[in-house]
Amino acid sequence: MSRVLIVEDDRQLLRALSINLRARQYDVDAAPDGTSALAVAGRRPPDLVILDLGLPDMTGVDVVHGLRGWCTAPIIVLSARDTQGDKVAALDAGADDYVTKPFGMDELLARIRAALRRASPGDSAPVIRTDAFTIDLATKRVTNPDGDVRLTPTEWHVLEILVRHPGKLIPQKQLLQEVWGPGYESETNYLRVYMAQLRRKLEPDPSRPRHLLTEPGMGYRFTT
Amino acid sequence: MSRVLIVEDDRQLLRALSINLRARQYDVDAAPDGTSALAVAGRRPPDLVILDLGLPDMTGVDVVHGLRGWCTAPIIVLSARDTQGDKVAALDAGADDYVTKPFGMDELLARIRAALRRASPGDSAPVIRTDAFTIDLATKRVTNPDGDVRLTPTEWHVLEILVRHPGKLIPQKQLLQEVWGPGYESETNYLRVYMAQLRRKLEPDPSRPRHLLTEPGMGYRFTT
DNA sequence: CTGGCGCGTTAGGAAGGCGTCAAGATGGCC
DNA sequence: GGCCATCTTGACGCCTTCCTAACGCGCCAG
Repeated sequence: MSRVLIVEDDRQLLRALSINLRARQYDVDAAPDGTSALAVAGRRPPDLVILDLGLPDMTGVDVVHGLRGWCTAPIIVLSARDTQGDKVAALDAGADDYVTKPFGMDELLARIRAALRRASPGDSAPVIRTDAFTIDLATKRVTNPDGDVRLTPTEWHVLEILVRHPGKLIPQKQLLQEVWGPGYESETNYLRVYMAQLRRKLEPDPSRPRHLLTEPGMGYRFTT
Repeated sequence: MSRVLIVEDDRQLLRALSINLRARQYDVDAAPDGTSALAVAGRRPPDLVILDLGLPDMTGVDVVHGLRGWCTAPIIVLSARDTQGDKVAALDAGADDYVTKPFGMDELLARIRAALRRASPGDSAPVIRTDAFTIDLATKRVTNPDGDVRLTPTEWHVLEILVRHPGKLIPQKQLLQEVWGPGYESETNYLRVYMAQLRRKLEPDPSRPRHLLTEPGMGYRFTT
Protein backbone atom coordinates (compact mmCIF):
# COMPACT_ATOMS: atom_id res chain seq x y z
CA MET A 1 0.00 0.00 0.00
CA SER A 2 1.32 3.42 -0.96
CA ARG A 3 1.21 6.41 1.34
CA VAL A 4 -0.04 9.66 -0.19
CA LEU A 5 0.34 13.04 1.42
CA ILE A 6 -2.32 15.56 0.43
CA VAL A 7 -1.45 19.22 0.97
CA GLU A 8 -4.66 21.16 0.53
CA ASP A 9 -6.35 23.96 2.47
CA ASP A 10 -9.78 23.59 0.89
CA ARG A 11 -11.56 21.30 3.36
CA GLN A 12 -14.10 20.13 0.84
CA LEU A 13 -11.61 19.17 -1.83
CA LEU A 14 -9.39 17.53 0.75
CA ARG A 15 -12.31 15.43 1.87
CA ALA A 16 -13.17 14.37 -1.66
CA LEU A 17 -9.58 13.42 -2.40
CA SER A 18 -9.15 11.49 0.81
CA ILE A 19 -12.28 9.45 0.29
CA ASN A 20 -11.36 8.58 -3.26
CA LEU A 21 -7.82 7.61 -2.41
CA ARG A 22 -8.74 5.62 0.65
CA ALA A 23 -11.30 3.74 -1.41
CA ARG A 24 -8.40 2.71 -3.67
CA GLN A 25 -6.42 1.38 -0.75
CA TYR A 26 -4.00 4.26 -0.45
CA ASP A 27 -2.76 5.27 2.95
CA VAL A 28 -3.65 8.97 3.17
CA ASP A 29 -2.04 11.72 5.21
CA ALA A 30 -3.23 15.32 5.05
CA ALA A 31 -1.83 18.75 5.77
CA PRO A 32 -3.66 22.10 5.46
CA ASP A 33 -0.59 24.28 4.87
CA GLY A 34 3.04 24.20 3.85
CA THR A 35 4.54 24.17 7.31
CA SER A 36 2.58 21.19 8.53
CA ALA A 37 3.11 19.49 5.16
CA LEU A 38 6.84 19.51 5.66
CA ALA A 39 6.41 18.35 9.24
CA VAL A 40 4.12 15.46 8.32
CA ALA A 41 6.34 14.46 5.41
CA GLY A 42 9.28 14.27 7.80
CA ARG A 43 7.40 12.16 10.30
CA ARG A 44 5.74 9.82 7.80
CA PRO A 45 7.68 9.87 4.53
CA PRO A 46 5.14 9.70 1.69
CA ASP A 47 5.43 7.71 -1.52
CA LEU A 48 3.67 10.49 -3.37
CA VAL A 49 2.62 14.08 -2.64
CA ILE A 50 -0.42 15.91 -3.96
CA LEU A 51 0.25 19.59 -3.51
CA ASP A 52 -2.14 22.49 -3.92
CA LEU A 53 -0.35 25.67 -4.91
CA GLY A 54 -2.72 28.06 -3.14
CA LEU A 55 -1.59 27.62 0.42
CA PRO A 56 -2.03 30.19 3.18
CA ASP A 57 1.48 30.27 4.58
CA MET A 58 3.97 29.73 1.79
CA THR A 59 4.12 29.44 -1.98
CA GLY A 60 3.87 26.08 -3.65
CA VAL A 61 7.32 26.38 -5.12
CA ASP A 62 8.74 26.80 -1.65
CA VAL A 63 7.01 23.65 -0.50
CA VAL A 64 8.39 21.77 -3.47
CA HIS A 65 11.88 22.99 -2.65
CA GLY A 66 11.43 22.05 0.98
CA LEU A 67 10.40 18.55 0.07
CA ARG A 68 12.92 18.02 -2.68
CA GLY A 69 15.75 18.70 -0.28
CA TRP A 70 15.50 15.20 1.13
CA CYS A 71 12.50 13.47 -0.43
CA THR A 72 12.38 11.91 -3.90
CA ALA A 73 8.71 10.95 -3.89
CA PRO A 74 6.81 12.19 -6.95
CA ILE A 75 4.94 15.46 -6.46
CA ILE A 76 1.74 16.20 -8.34
CA VAL A 77 0.77 19.86 -8.20
CA LEU A 78 -2.82 21.03 -8.22
CA SER A 79 -3.60 24.59 -9.14
CA ALA A 80 -6.43 26.81 -10.28
CA ARG A 81 -3.98 28.93 -12.21
CA ASP A 82 -3.47 27.84 -15.78
CA THR A 83 -0.68 30.10 -16.93
CA GLN A 84 2.39 28.57 -18.45
CA GLY A 85 4.65 30.47 -16.11
CA ASP A 86 3.20 28.83 -13.04
CA LYS A 87 3.48 25.39 -14.55
CA VAL A 88 7.05 25.86 -15.66
CA ALA A 89 8.03 27.24 -12.28
CA ALA A 90 6.49 24.35 -10.37
CA LEU A 91 7.85 21.67 -12.69
CA ASP A 92 11.32 23.14 -12.71
CA ALA A 93 11.26 23.45 -8.95
CA GLY A 94 11.02 19.69 -8.80
CA ALA A 95 7.37 18.79 -9.24
CA ASP A 96 6.57 15.84 -11.48
CA ASP A 97 3.16 16.75 -12.78
CA TYR A 98 0.82 19.73 -12.86
CA VAL A 99 -2.96 19.35 -12.94
CA THR A 100 -5.21 22.33 -13.46
CA LYS A 101 -8.39 22.74 -11.46
CA PRO A 102 -11.07 21.82 -12.09
CA PHE A 103 -9.89 18.33 -12.86
CA GLY A 104 -11.54 14.93 -13.20
CA MET A 105 -10.98 12.48 -10.41
CA ASP A 106 -10.34 9.63 -12.85
CA GLU A 107 -7.60 11.59 -14.54
CA LEU A 108 -5.93 12.48 -11.28
CA LEU A 109 -6.04 8.88 -10.17
CA ALA A 110 -4.50 7.77 -13.46
CA ARG A 111 -1.72 10.34 -13.05
CA ILE A 112 -1.14 9.10 -9.53
CA ARG A 113 -0.85 5.55 -10.80
CA ALA A 114 1.55 6.64 -13.53
CA ALA A 115 3.74 8.54 -11.07
CA LEU A 116 3.86 5.70 -8.58
CA ARG A 117 4.51 3.17 -11.33
CA ARG A 118 7.58 5.07 -12.45
CA ALA A 119 8.81 5.71 -8.93
CA SER A 120 8.65 2.12 -7.77
CA PRO A 121 8.83 -0.24 -10.69
CA GLY A 122 7.28 -3.58 -9.99
CA ASP A 123 6.25 -3.35 -6.39
CA SER A 124 2.53 -3.15 -7.06
CA ALA A 125 1.85 -6.86 -7.06
CA PRO A 126 -1.72 -8.06 -7.29
CA VAL A 127 -1.01 -11.28 -5.46
CA ILE A 128 -3.56 -13.36 -3.59
CA ARG A 129 -2.53 -15.73 -0.84
CA THR A 130 -4.31 -18.57 0.82
CA ASP A 131 -2.90 -21.07 3.27
CA ALA A 132 -2.69 -23.63 0.48
CA PHE A 133 -1.50 -21.67 -2.57
CA THR A 134 -0.52 -18.26 -3.90
CA ILE A 135 -1.75 -16.60 -7.07
CA ASP A 136 0.16 -13.82 -8.83
CA LEU A 137 -2.17 -12.21 -11.32
CA ALA A 138 0.52 -10.07 -12.95
CA THR A 139 2.92 -12.87 -13.79
CA LYS A 140 0.16 -15.45 -14.17
CA ARG A 141 1.79 -17.76 -11.72
CA VAL A 142 0.34 -20.13 -9.15
CA THR A 143 2.47 -21.72 -6.46
CA ASN A 144 1.76 -24.15 -3.69
CA PRO A 145 4.11 -25.56 -1.07
CA ASP A 146 5.47 -28.07 -3.59
CA GLY A 147 6.45 -25.37 -6.09
CA ASP A 148 4.88 -24.00 -9.25
CA VAL A 149 1.53 -25.31 -10.38
CA ARG A 150 0.99 -25.70 -14.12
CA LEU A 151 -2.41 -24.50 -15.26
CA THR A 152 -3.84 -24.79 -18.74
CA PRO A 153 -5.19 -21.64 -20.37
CA THR A 154 -8.80 -22.55 -19.64
CA GLU A 155 -8.05 -23.48 -16.07
CA TRP A 156 -6.30 -20.16 -15.57
CA HIS A 157 -9.15 -18.26 -17.17
CA VAL A 158 -11.72 -19.76 -14.84
CA LEU A 159 -9.53 -19.28 -11.80
CA GLU A 160 -8.75 -15.68 -12.67
CA ILE A 161 -12.40 -14.70 -12.87
CA LEU A 162 -13.11 -16.22 -9.49
CA VAL A 163 -10.04 -14.74 -7.84
CA ARG A 164 -10.64 -11.25 -9.15
CA HIS A 165 -13.78 -11.14 -7.04
CA PRO A 166 -12.69 -12.68 -3.74
CA GLY A 167 -15.57 -13.98 -1.66
CA LYS A 168 -18.10 -13.08 -4.29
CA LEU A 169 -20.50 -15.58 -5.77
CA ILE A 170 -20.02 -15.90 -9.53
CA PRO A 171 -23.02 -17.35 -11.38
CA GLN A 172 -22.36 -20.27 -13.66
CA LYS A 173 -23.75 -18.32 -16.58
CA GLN A 174 -21.20 -15.59 -16.13
CA LEU A 175 -18.27 -18.00 -15.95
CA LEU A 176 -19.42 -19.92 -19.01
CA GLN A 177 -20.02 -16.77 -20.97
CA GLU A 178 -16.70 -15.17 -20.13
CA VAL A 179 -14.56 -18.24 -20.70
CA TRP A 180 -16.34 -20.09 -23.51
CA GLY A 181 -18.22 -17.18 -25.03
CA PRO A 182 -21.88 -16.46 -25.51
CA GLY A 183 -23.91 -19.49 -26.50
CA TYR A 184 -22.33 -21.82 -23.97
CA GLU A 185 -24.39 -20.71 -20.98
CA SER A 186 -25.98 -24.13 -20.60
CA GLU A 187 -22.84 -26.27 -20.84
CA THR A 188 -22.50 -26.56 -17.10
CA ASN A 189 -20.60 -29.75 -17.75
CA TYR A 190 -17.51 -27.81 -18.72
CA LEU A 191 -17.52 -25.96 -15.44
CA ARG A 192 -17.75 -29.11 -13.38
CA VAL A 193 -14.82 -30.63 -15.24
CA TYR A 194 -12.59 -27.60 -14.86
CA MET A 195 -13.51 -26.88 -11.28
CA ALA A 196 -12.58 -30.47 -10.48
CA GLN A 197 -9.22 -30.05 -12.21
CA LEU A 198 -8.51 -26.81 -10.38
CA ARG A 199 -9.38 -28.36 -7.05
CA ARG A 200 -7.19 -31.37 -7.78
CA LYS A 201 -4.27 -29.08 -8.52
CA LEU A 202 -4.81 -26.51 -5.76
CA GLU A 203 -6.85 -27.85 -2.86
CA PRO A 204 -5.02 -29.88 -0.21
CA ASP A 205 -8.09 -32.13 -0.01
CA PRO A 206 -9.85 -31.89 -3.38
CA SER A 207 -12.91 -33.73 -2.17
CA ARG A 208 -13.41 -31.20 0.61
CA PRO A 209 -12.63 -27.85 -1.04
CA ARG A 210 -11.95 -24.90 1.23
CA HIS A 211 -11.17 -22.16 -1.28
CA LEU A 212 -13.00 -23.08 -4.47
CA LEU A 213 -16.53 -23.53 -3.21
CA THR A 214 -19.69 -24.67 -4.93
CA GLU A 215 -22.94 -22.90 -4.23
CA PRO A 216 -25.40 -25.53 -5.45
CA GLY A 217 -27.71 -24.29 -8.13
CA MET A 218 -26.12 -20.85 -8.22
CA GLY A 219 -22.45 -20.77 -9.02
CA TYR A 220 -18.97 -20.82 -7.55
CA ARG A 221 -17.09 -18.74 -5.06
CA PHE A 222 -13.43 -18.17 -4.22
CA THR A 223 -12.51 -17.70 -0.59
CA THR A 224 -9.09 -16.85 0.74
CA MET B 1 22.65 15.10 -24.44
CA SER B 2 19.30 13.35 -24.34
CA ARG B 3 17.74 11.75 -27.36
CA VAL B 4 14.05 12.50 -27.92
CA LEU B 5 11.84 10.59 -30.33
CA ILE B 6 8.92 12.61 -31.70
CA VAL B 7 6.04 10.60 -33.11
CA GLU B 8 3.85 13.07 -34.96
CA ASP B 9 2.13 13.02 -38.35
CA ASP B 10 1.46 16.75 -38.53
CA ARG B 11 4.45 18.05 -40.45
CA GLN B 12 4.10 21.56 -39.18
CA LEU B 13 3.90 20.64 -35.52
CA LEU B 14 6.74 18.18 -35.97
CA ARG B 15 8.86 20.94 -37.41
CA ALA B 16 8.07 23.31 -34.58
CA LEU B 17 8.89 20.70 -31.96
CA SER B 18 12.10 19.66 -33.64
CA ILE B 19 13.38 23.20 -33.90
CA ASN B 20 12.59 23.97 -30.28
CA LEU B 21 14.14 20.79 -28.98
CA ARG B 22 17.26 21.03 -31.12
CA ALA B 23 17.71 24.60 -29.92
CA ARG B 24 17.82 23.17 -26.37
CA GLN B 25 20.52 20.70 -27.31
CA TYR B 26 18.33 17.66 -27.54
CA ASP B 27 19.13 14.99 -30.08
CA VAL B 28 15.89 14.62 -32.04
CA ASP B 29 14.54 11.64 -33.99
CA ALA B 30 11.19 11.73 -35.73
CA ALA B 31 8.61 9.25 -36.98
CA PRO B 32 5.36 10.00 -38.80
CA ASP B 33 3.45 6.87 -37.75
CA GLY B 34 3.39 4.07 -35.21
CA THR B 35 5.16 1.44 -37.29
CA SER B 36 8.15 3.60 -38.05
CA ALA B 37 8.15 4.88 -34.48
CA LEU B 38 8.69 1.38 -33.17
CA ALA B 39 11.34 0.77 -35.82
CA VAL B 40 13.26 3.96 -35.04
CA ALA B 41 13.00 3.38 -31.30
CA GLY B 42 14.52 -0.05 -31.81
CA ARG B 43 17.40 1.30 -33.89
CA ARG B 44 18.13 4.36 -31.77
CA PRO B 45 16.75 3.87 -28.26
CA PRO B 46 15.36 7.21 -27.06
CA ASP B 47 15.65 8.71 -23.61
CA LEU B 48 12.17 10.19 -23.97
CA VAL B 49 9.26 9.82 -26.39
CA ILE B 50 6.76 12.47 -27.43
CA LEU B 51 3.79 10.65 -28.87
CA ASP B 52 0.83 12.11 -30.73
CA LEU B 53 -2.26 9.99 -30.29
CA GLY B 54 -3.76 10.72 -33.71
CA LEU B 55 -1.61 8.48 -35.87
CA PRO B 56 -2.63 7.12 -39.26
CA ASP B 57 -1.72 3.44 -38.81
CA MET B 58 -2.31 2.42 -35.19
CA THR B 59 -3.81 3.75 -31.99
CA GLY B 60 -1.65 5.60 -29.54
CA VAL B 61 -2.29 3.02 -26.86
CA ASP B 62 -0.89 0.31 -29.14
CA VAL B 63 2.25 2.34 -29.68
CA VAL B 64 2.64 2.80 -25.95
CA HIS B 65 2.32 -0.93 -25.43
CA GLY B 66 4.77 -1.64 -28.22
CA LEU B 67 7.34 0.65 -26.64
CA ARG B 68 6.79 -0.41 -23.08
CA GLY B 69 7.59 -3.99 -23.97
CA TRP B 70 11.29 -3.30 -23.93
CA CYS B 71 11.75 0.44 -23.40
CA THR B 72 11.50 2.27 -20.10
CA ALA B 73 11.99 5.80 -21.40
CA PRO B 74 9.30 8.26 -20.30
CA ILE B 75 6.46 8.78 -22.77
CA ILE B 76 4.67 12.11 -23.02
CA VAL B 77 1.42 11.86 -24.94
CA LEU B 78 0.06 14.72 -27.02
CA SER B 79 -3.57 14.74 -27.98
CA ALA B 80 -6.28 17.04 -29.19
CA ARG B 81 -8.84 14.99 -27.31
CA ASP B 82 -9.49 16.19 -23.80
CA THR B 83 -11.80 13.51 -22.43
CA GLN B 84 -10.86 11.79 -19.22
CA GLY B 85 -11.26 8.36 -20.76
CA ASP B 86 -8.50 8.99 -23.30
CA LYS B 87 -6.15 10.28 -20.65
CA VAL B 88 -6.77 7.41 -18.30
CA ALA B 89 -6.32 4.86 -21.08
CA ALA B 90 -3.03 6.34 -22.24
CA LEU B 91 -1.61 6.78 -18.74
CA ASP B 92 -2.59 3.30 -17.64
CA ALA B 93 -1.11 1.85 -20.81
CA GLY B 94 2.26 3.10 -19.63
CA ALA B 95 2.49 6.74 -20.63
CA ASP B 96 3.99 9.15 -18.11
CA ASP B 97 2.26 12.38 -18.99
CA TYR B 98 -0.61 13.62 -21.11
CA VAL B 99 -0.66 17.07 -22.65
CA THR B 100 -3.73 18.42 -24.40
CA LYS B 101 -3.43 20.37 -27.62
CA PRO B 102 -3.14 23.23 -28.00
CA PHE B 103 -0.31 23.48 -25.52
CA GLY B 104 2.36 26.01 -24.73
CA MET B 105 5.87 25.16 -25.81
CA ASP B 106 7.31 26.34 -22.51
CA GLU B 107 5.03 24.00 -20.61
CA LEU B 108 5.92 21.03 -22.79
CA LEU B 109 9.60 21.76 -22.39
CA ALA B 110 9.17 21.94 -18.61
CA ARG B 111 7.34 18.62 -18.62
CA ILE B 112 10.14 17.13 -20.70
CA ARG B 113 12.69 18.36 -18.21
CA ALA B 114 10.65 16.94 -15.34
CA ALA B 115 10.33 13.56 -17.02
CA LEU B 116 14.01 13.34 -17.88
CA ARG B 117 15.03 14.52 -14.42
CA ARG B 118 13.05 11.70 -12.84
CA ALA B 119 14.22 9.08 -15.30
CA SER B 120 17.94 9.83 -15.29
CA PRO B 121 19.16 9.16 -11.74
CA GLY B 122 17.56 5.79 -11.29
CA ASP B 123 19.14 4.45 -14.44
CA SER B 124 18.74 0.95 -12.98
CA ALA B 125 21.42 -1.65 -13.47
CA PRO B 126 20.49 -3.23 -16.78
CA VAL B 127 22.32 -6.50 -16.30
CA ILE B 128 20.59 -9.79 -15.60
CA ARG B 129 22.39 -12.88 -14.40
CA THR B 130 21.39 -16.48 -14.38
CA ASP B 131 23.50 -19.47 -13.54
CA ALA B 132 23.88 -20.21 -17.24
CA PHE B 133 24.33 -16.81 -18.88
CA THR B 134 24.47 -13.05 -18.31
CA ILE B 135 22.60 -10.37 -20.22
CA ASP B 136 23.68 -6.74 -20.41
CA LEU B 137 20.77 -4.74 -21.74
CA ALA B 138 22.75 -1.54 -22.14
CA THR B 139 25.50 -2.97 -24.35
CA LYS B 140 23.25 -5.64 -25.86
CA ARG B 141 25.67 -8.40 -24.97
CA VAL B 142 25.06 -11.91 -23.79
CA THR B 143 27.77 -14.06 -22.29
CA ASN B 144 27.86 -17.62 -21.10
CA PRO B 145 30.73 -19.61 -19.54
CA ASP B 146 32.24 -20.16 -22.99
CA GLY B 147 32.40 -16.44 -23.79
CA ASP B 148 30.25 -14.09 -25.82
CA VAL B 149 27.10 -15.38 -27.49
CA ARG B 150 26.23 -14.08 -30.92
CA LEU B 151 22.55 -13.21 -31.28
CA THR B 152 20.82 -12.04 -34.42
CA PRO B 153 18.74 -8.85 -34.20
CA THR B 154 15.47 -10.75 -34.04
CA GLU B 155 16.77 -13.17 -31.45
CA TRP B 156 17.87 -10.24 -29.33
CA HIS B 157 14.56 -8.47 -29.71
CA VAL B 158 12.62 -11.49 -28.50
CA LEU B 159 15.00 -12.09 -25.63
CA GLU B 160 14.95 -8.47 -24.53
CA ILE B 161 11.19 -8.35 -24.20
CA LEU B 162 11.19 -11.47 -22.07
CA VAL B 163 14.08 -10.35 -19.90
CA ARG B 164 12.64 -6.88 -19.25
CA HIS B 165 9.83 -8.57 -17.36
CA PRO B 166 11.54 -11.27 -15.31
CA GLY B 167 9.19 -14.00 -14.18
CA LYS B 168 6.25 -12.55 -16.05
CA LEU B 169 4.27 -14.50 -18.56
CA ILE B 170 4.36 -12.79 -21.95
CA PRO B 171 1.55 -13.81 -24.31
CA GLN B 172 2.58 -14.94 -27.78
CA LYS B 173 0.44 -12.19 -29.24
CA GLN B 174 2.40 -9.53 -27.46
CA LEU B 175 5.75 -10.93 -28.54
CA LEU B 176 4.67 -11.26 -32.13
CA GLN B 177 3.20 -7.78 -32.21
CA GLU B 178 6.20 -6.11 -30.66
CA VAL B 179 8.85 -7.91 -32.67
CA TRP B 180 7.19 -8.41 -36.04
CA GLY B 181 4.59 -5.64 -35.86
CA PRO B 182 0.82 -5.65 -35.90
CA GLY B 183 -0.65 -8.14 -38.33
CA TYR B 184 1.66 -10.99 -37.34
CA GLU B 185 -0.24 -12.04 -34.22
CA SER B 186 -1.06 -15.44 -35.66
CA GLU B 187 2.39 -16.40 -36.96
CA THR B 188 3.21 -18.46 -33.92
CA ASN B 189 5.61 -20.37 -36.12
CA TYR B 190 8.16 -17.59 -35.89
CA LEU B 191 8.11 -17.69 -32.14
CA ARG B 192 8.72 -21.40 -32.00
CA VAL B 193 11.67 -21.12 -34.35
CA TYR B 194 13.29 -18.26 -32.48
CA MET B 195 12.64 -19.65 -29.04
CA ALA B 196 14.34 -22.85 -30.18
CA GLN B 197 17.33 -20.87 -31.44
CA LEU B 198 17.61 -18.89 -28.22
CA ARG B 199 17.44 -22.03 -26.15
CA ARG B 200 20.06 -23.72 -28.30
CA LYS B 201 22.38 -20.78 -27.75
CA LEU B 202 21.67 -20.09 -24.08
CA GLU B 203 20.27 -23.08 -22.26
CA PRO B 204 22.72 -25.69 -20.95
CA ASP B 205 20.21 -28.36 -21.92
CA PRO B 206 18.05 -26.90 -24.71
CA SER B 207 15.59 -29.76 -24.61
CA ARG B 208 14.91 -29.10 -20.93
CA PRO B 209 14.88 -25.30 -20.66
CA ARG B 210 15.21 -23.77 -17.21
CA HIS B 211 15.16 -20.07 -18.01
CA LEU B 212 13.17 -19.67 -21.22
CA LEU B 213 9.99 -21.48 -20.37
CA THR B 214 6.93 -22.30 -22.43
CA GLU B 215 3.49 -21.98 -20.93
CA PRO B 216 1.47 -24.05 -23.40
CA GLY B 217 -1.33 -22.14 -25.03
CA MET B 218 -0.46 -18.92 -23.23
CA GLY B 219 3.01 -17.67 -23.93
CA TYR B 220 6.59 -17.65 -22.73
CA ARG B 221 8.32 -16.71 -19.53
CA PHE B 222 11.87 -15.80 -18.54
CA THR B 223 13.05 -16.98 -15.16
CA THR B 224 16.37 -16.16 -13.56
C1' DC C 1 -39.65 -45.68 -2.34
C1' DT C 2 -38.38 -43.85 -6.61
C1' DG C 3 -37.34 -40.90 -10.24
C1' DG C 4 -35.20 -36.57 -11.59
C1' DC C 5 -31.74 -33.18 -11.03
C1' DG C 6 -27.36 -31.23 -10.08
C1' DC C 7 -22.71 -32.13 -8.97
C1' DG C 8 -18.19 -34.64 -8.96
C1' DT C 9 -15.29 -37.86 -11.26
C1' DT C 10 -13.19 -40.42 -14.90
C1' DA C 11 -11.63 -41.67 -19.44
C1' DG C 12 -10.86 -41.53 -24.37
C1' DG C 13 -10.70 -39.45 -28.93
C1' DA C 14 -10.09 -35.26 -31.76
C1' DA C 15 -7.83 -31.07 -32.47
C1' DG C 16 -4.38 -28.08 -32.19
C1' DG C 17 -0.02 -26.39 -30.12
C1' DC C 18 4.79 -27.17 -29.73
C1' DG C 19 9.64 -28.44 -30.93
C1' DT C 20 12.46 -29.64 -34.64
C1' DC C 21 14.57 -29.74 -39.03
C1' DA C 22 15.65 -28.23 -43.46
C1' DA C 23 14.94 -25.97 -47.63
C1' DG C 24 14.01 -21.64 -50.02
C1' DA C 25 13.89 -16.23 -49.88
C1' DT C 26 16.00 -12.00 -48.77
C1' DG C 27 19.31 -8.56 -48.38
C1' DG C 28 23.81 -6.69 -47.22
C1' DC C 29 28.75 -6.83 -48.30
C1' DC C 30 32.86 -7.84 -50.77
C1' DG D 1 27.96 -11.47 -59.60
C1' DG D 2 28.78 -14.40 -55.62
C1' DC D 3 28.96 -15.21 -50.63
C1' DC D 4 27.23 -15.02 -46.21
C1' DA D 5 24.11 -14.29 -42.36
C1' DT D 6 19.56 -13.86 -41.43
C1' DC D 7 14.80 -14.35 -41.93
C1' DT D 8 10.79 -16.84 -43.71
C1' DT D 9 8.16 -20.87 -44.75
C1' DG D 10 6.62 -25.59 -44.87
C1' DA D 11 6.40 -30.33 -43.12
C1' DC D 12 6.52 -33.82 -39.62
C1' DG D 13 5.93 -36.28 -35.10
C1' DC D 14 4.92 -35.74 -30.39
C1' DC D 15 2.45 -34.17 -26.69
C1' DT D 16 -0.91 -31.32 -24.27
C1' DT D 17 -5.31 -29.57 -23.99
C1' DC D 18 -10.08 -29.55 -24.87
C1' DC D 19 -14.38 -31.45 -25.57
C1' DT D 20 -17.67 -35.01 -24.79
C1' DA D 21 -20.00 -38.82 -22.84
C1' DA D 22 -20.76 -41.89 -19.26
C1' DC D 23 -21.30 -43.27 -14.44
C1' DG D 24 -22.01 -42.71 -9.34
C1' DC D 25 -23.56 -40.14 -5.61
C1' DG D 26 -26.51 -37.20 -2.72
C1' DC D 27 -30.57 -34.45 -2.36
C1' DC D 28 -35.34 -33.41 -2.88
C1' DA D 29 -40.14 -33.94 -4.44
C1' DG D 30 -43.60 -36.67 -5.72
